[in-house]
Amino acid sequence: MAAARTRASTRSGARLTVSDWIEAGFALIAEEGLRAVKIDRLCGRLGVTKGSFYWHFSDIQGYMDALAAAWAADHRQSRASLEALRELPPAERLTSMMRHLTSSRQWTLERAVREWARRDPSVAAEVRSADRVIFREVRRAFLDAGFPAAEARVRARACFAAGIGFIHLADRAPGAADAREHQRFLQIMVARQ
Amino acid sequence: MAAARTRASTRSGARLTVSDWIEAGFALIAEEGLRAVKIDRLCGRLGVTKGSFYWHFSDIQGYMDALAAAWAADHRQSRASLEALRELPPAERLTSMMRHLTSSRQWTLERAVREWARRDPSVAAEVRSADRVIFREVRRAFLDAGFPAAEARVRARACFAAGIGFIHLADRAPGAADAREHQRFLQIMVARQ
DNA sequence: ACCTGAACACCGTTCAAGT
DNA sequence: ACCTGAACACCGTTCAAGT
Repeated sequence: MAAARTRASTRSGARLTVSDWIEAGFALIAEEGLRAVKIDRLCGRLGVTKGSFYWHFSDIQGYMDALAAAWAADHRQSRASLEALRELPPAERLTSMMRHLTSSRQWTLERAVREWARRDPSVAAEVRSADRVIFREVRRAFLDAGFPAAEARVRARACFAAGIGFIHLADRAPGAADAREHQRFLQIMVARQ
Repeated sequence: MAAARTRASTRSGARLTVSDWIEAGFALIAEEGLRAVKIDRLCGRLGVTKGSFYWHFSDIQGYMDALAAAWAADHRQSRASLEALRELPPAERLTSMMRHLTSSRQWTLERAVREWARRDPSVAAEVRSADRVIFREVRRAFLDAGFPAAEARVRARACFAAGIGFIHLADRAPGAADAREHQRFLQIMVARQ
C-alpha cells in the first residue's frame, strides 16, 4: 500500500515529467556509469514500469539523445556562472573551476560523458564545444594573472589537461586531500616566477 | 544426414577458421548492412551453432574489432593493385577506380563501413587513412593528365566526393547505366579544355 | 581442436487494460 | 494524460557433453 509510493522522485507524488527521466539518467551515470542506463534501471529508480518510459520517449535512442541534449544545455547554462567567476583573483578562480569539475556530482558524470563521446560523434561535438568555452576561461585566468599570451596558452592547456586527467585517473570521488593537491598544483601554475 | 553439411563455407567441409567468420561478416554487411551482423545470423550462414562462434572469438566486441582490422588490411592489400593502375592513361585509371568502388561487392560494404565509422572512432581512423591513400592516386591521375597542382587537387577532391556520394545515394547496386554515367562524369573532369 | 544443444539472462518493445 | 502488467522477441553468453 505504502510501498507503491516509494519514489526517489523529486516532484511530490505527481506523475513523471521528461526531466524526471533525464535527472534519473544523470544520477545513474554518476553512480554507475553509462552502461547502467537501462530502461529497467530507470524504472526501478523512478518507481514505475516500462510502459511509462514508452509513454515519454519513443525508444531508447530517443532517450539517449535527450540525455545528451540536456547535458549540453546544462553546460551552456553554467557558462554564465563560469563567467561570474571572473571577478575573483586568478588563482581562486582556477581553484573554483577545478573544485567544480571534481565535485562529487560532476566527476563521474563528466568522465562518463567523455567516454560516451568516444562512441557517439554528436556527443563528441558537444563535448568539444563545451571544452572550448572552459578552456577560454582558464586561459583568461592566466592572462589576468599577467602572463603573456603564449605563456598563458601553454599553462592553460596544461591545467585543462590535468583536470581531465584527474577525473580519468580517479577511482573514487576526490576527497579533501585531492582538493589540496589540486590547489597546490594550480598555485604553482599561476605563480609568476 | 546431408543437411548438416549444407555450408556456405568456402573451405571444403573442414572446420571453420577465423577468416571464414570474417568473410561471412563482410557478406552479411554487403547484403543487409551492419546491423545484420549478429552471432545468430553468422552461425546460420556458416551452418554452425553459437558455441562455435565462442570458440573462435571471446565476444562480439572482439569479433567486430577483428572485422574492422580485416577491412583495413584488405585496403592496405589493394593499395598495391591501385598503384599498378598507374600505367593506364589517366581517364581509364579513374574509370577503373570508380568501377571498383561501385562494384557490387564493394559499394554496400563501403557504405556500411562509413556508417560504422560514425559510431566507432577507431574504424573512423582507418577509413580516413584508407581515404588518404586513394585520394593521392586520384590526384596523381589528374597531375598525369597535365593539370597544374592546384587544379588537380580541386578536381581530385570533386571526383573523390562524387564517388562517395554515389554509393551513399545508391539504393540498389549500380548497373551499366550508372557505370556509363560515372564514366562520362570522369571524362568531363579529366578533359583539358 | 572444434562444435552441438540447450539453457539462461538481459533488455528493448508492444499493447490492452486500468485510473 | 499517464501508467500497470504481462507477454514477447531478440540476442549475447555459458557450459557440459560430444567427436
